[in-house]
Amino acid sequence: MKYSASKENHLKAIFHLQQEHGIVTTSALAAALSTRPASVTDMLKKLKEQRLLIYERYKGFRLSNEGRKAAVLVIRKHRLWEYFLVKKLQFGWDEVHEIAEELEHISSRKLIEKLDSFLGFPETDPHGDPIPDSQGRLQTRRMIRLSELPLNKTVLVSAIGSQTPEMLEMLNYHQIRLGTRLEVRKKFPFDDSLEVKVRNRPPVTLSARVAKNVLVNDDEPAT
Amino acid sequence: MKYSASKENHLKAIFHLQQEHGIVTTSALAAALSTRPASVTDMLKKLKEQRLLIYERYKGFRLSNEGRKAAVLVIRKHRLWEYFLVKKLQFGWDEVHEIAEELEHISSRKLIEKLDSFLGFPETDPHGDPIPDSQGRLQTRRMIRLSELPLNKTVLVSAIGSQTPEMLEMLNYHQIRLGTRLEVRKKFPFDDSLEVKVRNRPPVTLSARVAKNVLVNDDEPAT
DNA sequence: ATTTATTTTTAGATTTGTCTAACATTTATT
DNA sequence: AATAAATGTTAGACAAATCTAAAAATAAAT
Repeated sequence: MKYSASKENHLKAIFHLQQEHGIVTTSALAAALSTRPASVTDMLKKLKEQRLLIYERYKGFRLSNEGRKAAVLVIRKHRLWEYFLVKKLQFGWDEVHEIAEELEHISSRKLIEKLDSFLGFPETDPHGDPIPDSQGRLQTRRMIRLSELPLNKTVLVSAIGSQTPEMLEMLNYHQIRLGTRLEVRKKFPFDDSLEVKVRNRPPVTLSARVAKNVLVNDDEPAT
Repeated sequence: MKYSASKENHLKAIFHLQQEHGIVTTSALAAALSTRPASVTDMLKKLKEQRLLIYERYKGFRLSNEGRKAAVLVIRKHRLWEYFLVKKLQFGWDEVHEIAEELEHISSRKLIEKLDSFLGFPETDPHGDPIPDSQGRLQTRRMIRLSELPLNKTVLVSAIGSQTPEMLEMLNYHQIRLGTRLEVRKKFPFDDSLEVKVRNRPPVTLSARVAKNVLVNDDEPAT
């Protein structure tokens, strides 16, 4: 089945929101897509028609099996292209999101399988997010937000939650990237900012907003 | 400037038709795009609005400078992606056209320049067509159709005119590809078919239709 | 040079995806 | 429980890209 770019964007966004909140609301989706609630409702009807969505009006919604499959495929394409852009074309990890937003809608199945093979079947994209395999299996990993990490516990950065270029550029500036080993030295309850220490470098202070979007795991080497 | 996929397709098709006939007609363009003359007229108005086209109603049309620049950029993107698909992803040269038709509409300028560099600045695509450089310069080469080649003159296949998968698959079957050295042994005036000889292989007969679409040049090695 | 045929354009409709403004429903507040 | 606030949906409009059918302009044929 082939879906329009707009439909794919909706499916993908629903999938991501679902991961966090289980059920998705019209306005949350509208916010995620920078569109209007009315437009979302219109699209929901079409997705329901095509049986990609479990949806009853005024009651929130979630993806059907079909819908989840389609969403995961889009995510697979997005992350493979990001990997390609960073590892083969030498883009910075903070520059690739927008381009991958376009590339993810290229439809050829064969293209994706060959790209995957060309890239050596990578397991995560340049932001540390896992790449679904060709069967749509998406491995989940136990990670916590940096903001929730106890003091003085050493961990590795394993994914970045929100991928605005601004935030990625900022992390880049502080030399915090995937696989960086760090620990939290101090928490400031006033504004929930925290001081982070990376080996051999002066400590840096991160806002609560940033700390919530840096995901870390328990000391196993990042692939 | 960024144009819709449909506009880019129109510009590209006009460019190709112009190469052959100088001036382009509504119905020729409609045929080339598998659309209707009425739809073409609609689009022509928009392209004229944007100053991409020199056009007065009922009088045929051709690209403006702006329009030619835009068309050449699309062609550049198309051919670079084709090269990528064949040389990096191991697609057969007869499978890539459709996929490249989608990829050519990805808009990032930086992506194309980096792709070009990654590929080593190739000069021709897998069908032997020249790839415009980043300034939009398109080198033209003196080639003739196989159908017009005198008997017993040895030449190299340097481009394929029409790229229907069917024809490419057929040439593939006869092991005729870019750079293949061959000569015409015999011409049959009855149906204008001709017998072609490749070194170390039994002669094959090609129809006039095919021979018109195989372009050859004068014995210089194809890059 | 008329008439006929072909080509091109216009007029009006359709589809997809979006919007605003008004209305409906649900949730929160007193 | 009644009312207010927030959230969600419908109705109607619009832009882009296409279509069919009818009209207009050009080209071809007698």
